[in-house]
Order: sequence, then C-alpha cells, then structure tokens
Amino acid sequence: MTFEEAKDKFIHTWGTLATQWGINRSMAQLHALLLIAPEALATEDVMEQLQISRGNASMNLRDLMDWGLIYKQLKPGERREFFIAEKDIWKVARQVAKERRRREITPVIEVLNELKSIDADTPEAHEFQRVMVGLSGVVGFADNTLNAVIKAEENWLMGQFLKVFR
Amino acid sequence: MTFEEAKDKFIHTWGTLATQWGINRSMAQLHALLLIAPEALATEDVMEQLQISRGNASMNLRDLMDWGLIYKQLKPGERREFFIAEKDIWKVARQVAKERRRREITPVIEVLNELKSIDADTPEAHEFQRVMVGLSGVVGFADNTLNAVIKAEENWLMGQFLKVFR
DNA sequence: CATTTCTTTTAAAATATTTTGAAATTACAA
DNA sequence: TTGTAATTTCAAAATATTTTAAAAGAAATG
Repeated sequence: MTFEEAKDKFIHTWGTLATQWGINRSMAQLHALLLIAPEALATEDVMEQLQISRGNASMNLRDLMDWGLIYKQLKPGERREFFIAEKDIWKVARQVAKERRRREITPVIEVLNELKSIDADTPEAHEFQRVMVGLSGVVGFADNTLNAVIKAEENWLMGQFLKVFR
Repeated sequence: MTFEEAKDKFIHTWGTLATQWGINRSMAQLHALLLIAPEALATEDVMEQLQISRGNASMNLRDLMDWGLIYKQLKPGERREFFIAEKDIWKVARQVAKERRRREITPVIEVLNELKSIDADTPEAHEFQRVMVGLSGVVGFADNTLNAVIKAEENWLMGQFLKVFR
C-alpha cells in the first residue's frame, strides 16, 4: 500500500466509524485530514482535498474547534486562516471524553436522579425505580471511566490497571 | 412527578440520548419501554404505547434481539410472541460493550495495524505513521476498557479501581 | 387443507440530517 | 473610508435515515 492509498483509507475509515457514533462524515474526515497533515491547512486546501463546499468546511471546522480538537493558526503575512489539529492523541482522547461527559453524561445523571426519587407505591413504580437505580450505577461507571481518561496525565497508570482484566 | 410522567420522561430521554449515539429513536424507546415493563409485552402493546407502526416495531424488536438486549417469551396458550428485556443492567452494559467491541473496535484495530505498517519514507508518511501508532494506543485503551466491562462478573473490582482516579 | 392470527418484508412516504451556494458579514490593507 | 479577500450564515437542495402501510409469509388451529 502506498502512502496515498493509506491516507485515503484512513480518512475514509474514520468517516465511516464516525457516523456509527453520531458524528457527521465531513467533520470526521476533516479531523482525520488535519490529524495527518504535517502542516496547517487553509480552508481551500480542505475543500479541495475532501471535495466539500466552503460552507460545509467552515461549519465543521468551527465545530471541531468547539470540541477543542483543532486550532486556528495565523501565519505572518497571510490573511487567511490556517487550521492545525491537536497532535497529542491522548490529549485528543481527553478532550473528547471531557466534552462527551459534559454534553451527554452529566445531563443524564440529573434526569436519572430525578426519576429515581418518585415514590414507588405500585409494583410498576417499584420496578421502574429499580431500573433507574441500576442505570444510575452504569452511567456512574461511564462517568468515572471518562473521568479516569480526563484526569490521567500519564497513561501508564491506566495501563497498569487494565492489565488486571486481560 | 407522577409515575406516568416519570415513565414518559424516561422513554423520551432515552430516545434522545440514543440519537446522539447513532441509535435510532424507536429502538431506544422500545428498549426503554421494555426495561421498565414489569411483564412481557406483545407487539400490539408496544405499537400502542409508543405510537409506532407494526413494521417499525417488528424490525426494531429484532434488532434489539440481535444486540442481545431483549428476549422473546412464549406464553402457554398464547399464540403471539411477547418480549421481555434483560433486566440485569450490568448484563445489559456487558452486552452492549461486547457488541460495540465486535462491530466497531475490532475492525478499526485491524485497519490501523495495516496503516501502521506502510514505509515511512517521506516526512508526510512519517507523520502519518506517528498518528497511526498513537491512535492504536487510544483504540487499544478503549478495547481494554470494554473488555474490563465484559469480563467483570462482579463490579466491585472496577469500583475499587476507579476510586484511584476520583 | 383452509382459515385465522400474527410476523416479516419491502417499496414508497415521511422525516431528519447534511451539504451546497450565494448573499451577508467581517477583517484587513491601501 | 473604500475595496478586496476571506469567512460565516442560512435558506434551499440533496442525501440519508426512519417509518409506514400493505402485501407476503409463517405458524397454529380446527
């Protein structure tokens, strides 16, 4: 496999994986492209390389910045903006963990706490409460795991732990 | 909040959360409904309670069975099929972890291994390879975490570990 | 078997999401 | 300022996904 083939395969694979996780293809492919780019790219570059429109590029570049996965880079003497991805992959993972926790886990924990506290006067209500308590446990585990990723400055500690389960 | 309100809120919340994770609303709501149902439900019941068509119900019930999250239950003397959800929430979590690992992580690991092994003769190719190696690490961590969930028969061990990171 | 009851399949419709392209806006330089 | 290059916005178009409804298929019953 040549480098060009590998690059295409990576961008394509990343785009496909992303859709399974509720992330749109353009955004994932943009991220993939910037991840492997040795230099910062201008909007025009990504438009051309991924064959997407200016509007699409602009919106998804912004979303990626909101996620903290890419940065704007200003080049002296250049008017247009360049974009560069965060290259420390563990930092990327921490960032994604942080955002997903904030956007998805935290709100769910709150709803579950609310639902847990109805009074269980009927059998149905009792069963319901049992399920809510169980779910709180699992969601709490997910929350802790994301926290583990977020807080692990080094990853050897996590590595040590995970050996236990192999 | 009454039990009925809580029930509706749960089904609705679960449906919303699911779409953020690339799972369709009907499937998530079906699962939510069955999770909190104290008795097995027939197709008609879920059609009525969620206001969805027979075909929709049929397809998503099958998908849920494929994920190992619900079971068919045959009642003596009854011709139609009833469905009951796996009620052990940790078992549900293990099942989801197992399936996502099989469907999403394992294939990505293979692609990354393939892409890691191109020869890095140019600076671009070298950068590319560096990223692939990094990603392998992160994906490997995800794989290990899912394995931890899958293999943890008891969850106290995981609980012990996670205290370290709090 | 034929009939009834229930389930599954599938093509079309409905809905939701993503992408485009052009206009509006912004930012900078002259 | 004014003009130009670049970015952002947003309504419309394209695409993808989900849902429906009706037909086909199975399974049980008499």
